[in-house]
Amino acid sequence: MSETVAPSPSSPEVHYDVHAVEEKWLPVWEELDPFRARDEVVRSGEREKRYALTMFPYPSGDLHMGHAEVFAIHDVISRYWRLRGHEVLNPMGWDSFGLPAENAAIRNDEHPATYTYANIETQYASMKRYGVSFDWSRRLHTSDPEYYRWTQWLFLKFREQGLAYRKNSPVNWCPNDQTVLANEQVLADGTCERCGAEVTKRELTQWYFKTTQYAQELLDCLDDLQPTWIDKVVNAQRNWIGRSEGAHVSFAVEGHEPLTVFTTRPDTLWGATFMVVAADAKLATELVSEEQRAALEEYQTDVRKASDIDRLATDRPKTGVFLGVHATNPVSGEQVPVWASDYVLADYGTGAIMAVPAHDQRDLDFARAMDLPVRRVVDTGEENPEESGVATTGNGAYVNSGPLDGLSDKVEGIRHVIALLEADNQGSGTVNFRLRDWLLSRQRYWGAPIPIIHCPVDGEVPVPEDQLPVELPELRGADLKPKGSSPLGAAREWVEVSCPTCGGPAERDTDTMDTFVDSSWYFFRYLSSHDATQAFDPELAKAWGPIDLYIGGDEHAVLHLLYARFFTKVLRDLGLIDWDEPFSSYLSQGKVINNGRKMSKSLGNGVNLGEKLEEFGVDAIRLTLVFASPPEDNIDWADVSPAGAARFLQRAWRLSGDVTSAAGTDPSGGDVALRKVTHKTVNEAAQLLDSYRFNVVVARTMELVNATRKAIDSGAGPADPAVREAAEVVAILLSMVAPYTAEEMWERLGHQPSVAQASWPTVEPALLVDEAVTAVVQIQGKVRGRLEVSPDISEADLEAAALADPAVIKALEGREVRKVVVRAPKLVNIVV
RNA sequence: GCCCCGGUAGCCCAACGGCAGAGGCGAUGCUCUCAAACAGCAUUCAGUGUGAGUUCGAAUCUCACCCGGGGCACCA
Repeated sequence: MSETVAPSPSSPEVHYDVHAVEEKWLPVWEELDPFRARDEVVRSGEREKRYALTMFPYPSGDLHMGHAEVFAIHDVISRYWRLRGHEVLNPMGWDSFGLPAENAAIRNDEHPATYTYANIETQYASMKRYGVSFDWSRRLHTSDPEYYRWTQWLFLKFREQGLAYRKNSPVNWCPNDQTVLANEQVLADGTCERCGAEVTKRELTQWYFKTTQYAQELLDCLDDLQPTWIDKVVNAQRNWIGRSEGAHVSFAVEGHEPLTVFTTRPDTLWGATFMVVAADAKLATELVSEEQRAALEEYQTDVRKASDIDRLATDRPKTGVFLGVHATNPVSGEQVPVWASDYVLADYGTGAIMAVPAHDQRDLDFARAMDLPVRRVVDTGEENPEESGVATTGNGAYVNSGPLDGLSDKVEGIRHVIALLEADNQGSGTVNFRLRDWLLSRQRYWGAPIPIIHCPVDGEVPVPEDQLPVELPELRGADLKPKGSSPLGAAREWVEVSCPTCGGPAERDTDTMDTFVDSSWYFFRYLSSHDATQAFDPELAKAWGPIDLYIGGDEHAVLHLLYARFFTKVLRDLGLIDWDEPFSSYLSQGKVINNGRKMSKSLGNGVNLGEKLEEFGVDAIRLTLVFASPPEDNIDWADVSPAGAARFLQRAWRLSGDVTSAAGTDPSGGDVALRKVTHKTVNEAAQLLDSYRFNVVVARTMELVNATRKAIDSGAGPADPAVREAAEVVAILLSMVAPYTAEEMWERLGHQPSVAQASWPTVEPALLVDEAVTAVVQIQGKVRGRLEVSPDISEADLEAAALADPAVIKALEGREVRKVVVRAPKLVNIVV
């Protein structure tokens, strides 16, 4: 029971009991079921579709303040669209595969499903009480065999297209979780994004999705998304994809294949005084001379000892070893030594570079450390890098550069050299991406098994589609302990199968898929949650897609959002959908923090959602979170006032009890001043909602409540039809944020439930126009007077009126008017 | 180092290039009360991070810098 809003026994009409109201309306909504999305209504074109989506949660414990915020924001937009007469698809489900359940299972000696599905039920009950307008008939869980059957099916489709493949390479390994990680799951400081352990490297054969095949398109489409996506997410994705233009250049090496490098500065080719290959790349081992082999191996041992964290320090001294071979510069014929170093990365470009110390700081540092020559080929007018130790990267006159001498523009120089190389077949212009292929194998249990059988005769054999899903074997407790290889390997009776092709003995793949695979396509499954014959119905995808608004946390700015975009493009190329991007607009909600800090157990500053709901009620918490700030900003719990929100809701509710006119009363004869406020509020609210400025909508609603209160107490009076009209608009506006209070108001105003089935109020344009507006008269841009004028006054009349205003005349005394700027009907600026 | 976003009252936040303040929180005073809580009424506080520029006019556009947040980073 709330202390702040408890019903006062002496004045029962002043308060309502928030919890009693919650109990009252939940079963009514259950009965009316107003939120079910109707496929047929959209397919027939009867109503325009809207697909509202919020990132589905991982079922760890109960909902917290962050969920409360995102659901509150999400519900405003989906309820708004419904009021506007759209057919709204608003589904919810659970991203229910993943490590926490597995770790809990080991701890408690149980099956991961126990933890998972118990938490799902807890969260489900909380979401219901929270009053979010989800269409529960489409509910899904990614850990259900009916779901992961189609995850596996998609994997096989990807593989058929050559987009899923296996390769052996050094991969990120989390020693704590005992599994490999995608690049995206390793933080910038070299630690695991899940558990914080320092990530190491391992050489393993793993499954990959060929995300790089779509790198250019993933980048290009960002231009179209820019206006409707939040800037920082677009920026993060651009950086992550990391396109750079340059050239491949081949250097001949005696007794070997030519050494090809990627460079963004082919125009500095004449300044290449040595080559460097990545010390940990196969290339280094292949190239090294017999005399230098021992030295290289010693160096490689040293490099392996250095952790990723050491390697990330960009200012540490350069190290390396000479490989005992030389390469031939394709344009000058010059012989340059080939070195190995750990400052060159094995998995970017070709794993080898041409070093131009005069014009690249890293190469210069290396040249100085190893006493290698520095040759300036671009004279930028700055000090010679050989003396200064500072590489120059700007434009300048080319020197010592053969055909480039005489040029002085970088773009032109690069174009010239590429043409030269292409003519001689010694290189070509190319584009390189920072984005790598997506490593999807995981050596853990609680995920979708990779539907491949390894046969000694037939190699990798896909599990036939009619045998999907490949269900997880029953493992629990200690069976799941991380041991460096997949726990599935221990389930021998599950692993050992006969080959679908030859019938001979074979083994299942024992890895499971990264859970990001599950969440890359769930928004398609919502269209056909219960379809046992296909992943989703392409006709429904056509009808409902793409998603009109996606809301989520920006911790997924690169991971999930990029993967989901990749999946969408592949599904398009498979012919299953006909659009290119899954999310027409994207909004990332801020975090809920407390006292300037992230809420955490260790800081002891957590705010418990359940307690706050108990104390203030669902509506007040929703209102608090929507009103606190623009949706993308962080909310500091210390700055908000749920008690203030509760107070406002009570004040709004009281309006509905004060109205004395009958439901259905024609408002046209009502108080014009109040009617204008009402209609302007509706008009502006629509614009604000269309641009997701929910906090301002709440402020406008508060203004309308204040104006209505004033009209009742000291204006038109409670019987005026305008008061009823205003109170009804308040109920409808509030229904998006505070559905319980709004429902209660709607009923007290004499309407049938539910207010969720009401329509957006019609704005009368005549009421948006004022009879008189205040025109401001400025002198030199400073306000010197005000005039009440008609809104359609002519510029000439307004100018005359302004110059005739006594205050203006006084202010202008003794000064010469040089110019008058008139912006009817709002402003006159007199320049003297 | 490169790339994005932001900086408005004590606080959270509004403001088509045109009156800096819509709303809320807080504080203060008053009303109600035996008193308090609740509620109601009223008052309070900035010239928009800094410096230039464009303009009749800049919180708003441009540039530079400062501060804060985020992304990328030995990526050639």
